[in-house]
Amino acid sequence: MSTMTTTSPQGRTELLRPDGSPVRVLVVDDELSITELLSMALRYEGWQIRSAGDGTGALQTAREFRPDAVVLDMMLPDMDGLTVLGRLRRELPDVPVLFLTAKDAVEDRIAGLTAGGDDYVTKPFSLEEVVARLRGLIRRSGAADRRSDSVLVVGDLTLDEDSHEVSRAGEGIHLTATEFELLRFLMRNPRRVLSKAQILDRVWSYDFGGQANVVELYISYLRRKIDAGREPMIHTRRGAGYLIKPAVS
Amino acid sequence: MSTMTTTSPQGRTELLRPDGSPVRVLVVDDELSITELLSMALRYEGWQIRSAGDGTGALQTAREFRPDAVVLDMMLPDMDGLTVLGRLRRELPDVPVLFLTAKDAVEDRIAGLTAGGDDYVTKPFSLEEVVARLRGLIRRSGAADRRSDSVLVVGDLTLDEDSHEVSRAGEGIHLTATEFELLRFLMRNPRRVLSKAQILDRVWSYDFGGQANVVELYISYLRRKIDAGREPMIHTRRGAGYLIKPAVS
DNA sequence: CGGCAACCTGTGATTTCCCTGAGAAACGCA
DNA sequence: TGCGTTTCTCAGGGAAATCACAGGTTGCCG
Repeated sequence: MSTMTTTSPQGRTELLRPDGSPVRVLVVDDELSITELLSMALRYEGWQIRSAGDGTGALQTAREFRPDAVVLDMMLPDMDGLTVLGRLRRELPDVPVLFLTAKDAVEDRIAGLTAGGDDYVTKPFSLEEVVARLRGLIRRSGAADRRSDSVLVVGDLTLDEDSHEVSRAGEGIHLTATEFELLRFLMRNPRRVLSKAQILDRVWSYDFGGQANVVELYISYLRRKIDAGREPMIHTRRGAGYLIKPAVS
Repeated sequence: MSTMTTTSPQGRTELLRPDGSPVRVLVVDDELSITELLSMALRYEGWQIRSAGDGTGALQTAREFRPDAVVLDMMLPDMDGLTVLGRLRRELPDVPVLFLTAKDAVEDRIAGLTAGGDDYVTKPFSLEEVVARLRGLIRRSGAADRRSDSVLVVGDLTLDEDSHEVSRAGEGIHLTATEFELLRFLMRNPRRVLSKAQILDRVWSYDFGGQANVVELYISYLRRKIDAGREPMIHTRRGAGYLIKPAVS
């Protein structure tokens, strides 16, 4: 299954299948709150979503829904994640799978699985992370030359989603994991005011219960690394949120 | 559900469904004064409104009314806002929801809500804010390429609701939150006299108890930023109110 | 032309929101 | 285990926004 991308007026790119229909994703998890959260977020990406609560349901849905990617929790009530994966593969040999695992799961079992081009995230995850990895999987499973989209550009600032490299005006910048995800979210929505609540919901894990001012703190970190001594690209809209835009404008 | 826009003779744009019928919005709040206030304001937008006072009523009404958007108070007598949301989602998976929350409500109760494209406003709100956010939700839930109407234009003055950017004759202008909302209200009603009472009811929170001359004050601020040294666009109709119109005409 | 009502705007008090330093806790890696 | 890095809390400082107040200005009417 190959994919293409289109760009909306705002510069936000969306994944589409070759025939122009939306990408299809199957979400499998036994916790209803998780499937709902993921379904909501992925639908907002413009994708078509189905969900299942156990292995049997997953296989059944997969057969008739024919998804382009699957999000699969390793812990299911009726069968082991590996069993589901095996049977899924018999039905849909080429569909990439994004595994959801508990943080303390045996890492090497997962590591073996991802060798086939699949990927995984640990619970609790951030939606940015899930969406980014899914986009990566879908892109790579399709036309190979689509890799170039993995680079986001705003003004003289670039961010590579594959290599995690960030540079401004050609100069490389080192970011921590959280800084990177925050910047990616901003750059995927350039010239658009994003509220602190939106940023928190998207960049931080769904179980984060801390102070909302972490967002301010990380914006401050980003500014120090990206805007330091240069024309600022990250702007505060007091009472509304933050936005990023090219320096010149 | 996709939507389209038309422009009325007054230059006022309205949201419509593809078949030309008005947008439908369900308002859910246990305080009658709030549902009445909102119903009145939203009907004035040309939308079709139903309201409910509790979760049970909301679900019942939603089933037969099939709204395009829902305004939902988090505090309901019979069930928790999140419970209502869950059941609502099972009935109408794609309907966007605008939550009403108390200002001092624990932040984590709204965590995750904006991730799916939903949004929220805190009580006490201004009607401009509710209407603007609802329009945004409805626009985005429909055809994705409808984003471009987020820009209001009157003469050489433009206001972008997404980026919160305002410019006159190409020159960027910085506005505070209140100035922005006031200008948006004026620009959404060009060439139309708006009384101070109307402006106060619309742009300021419904519990505002201050002096009515804040409107004069903020009009004065706006003039300083928008009309300064140029042909004025904001005009006073003594004894009646204010209006905005293109400079030339 | 005088007087009044409506409107404009300078000043400053108060509040709200945002930024950032310091340090504690958690994490990751050798 | 130990050490450097990263994440996050807390709190103080500071800037911006909001608004009340009051004196000045404008336009209207008799």
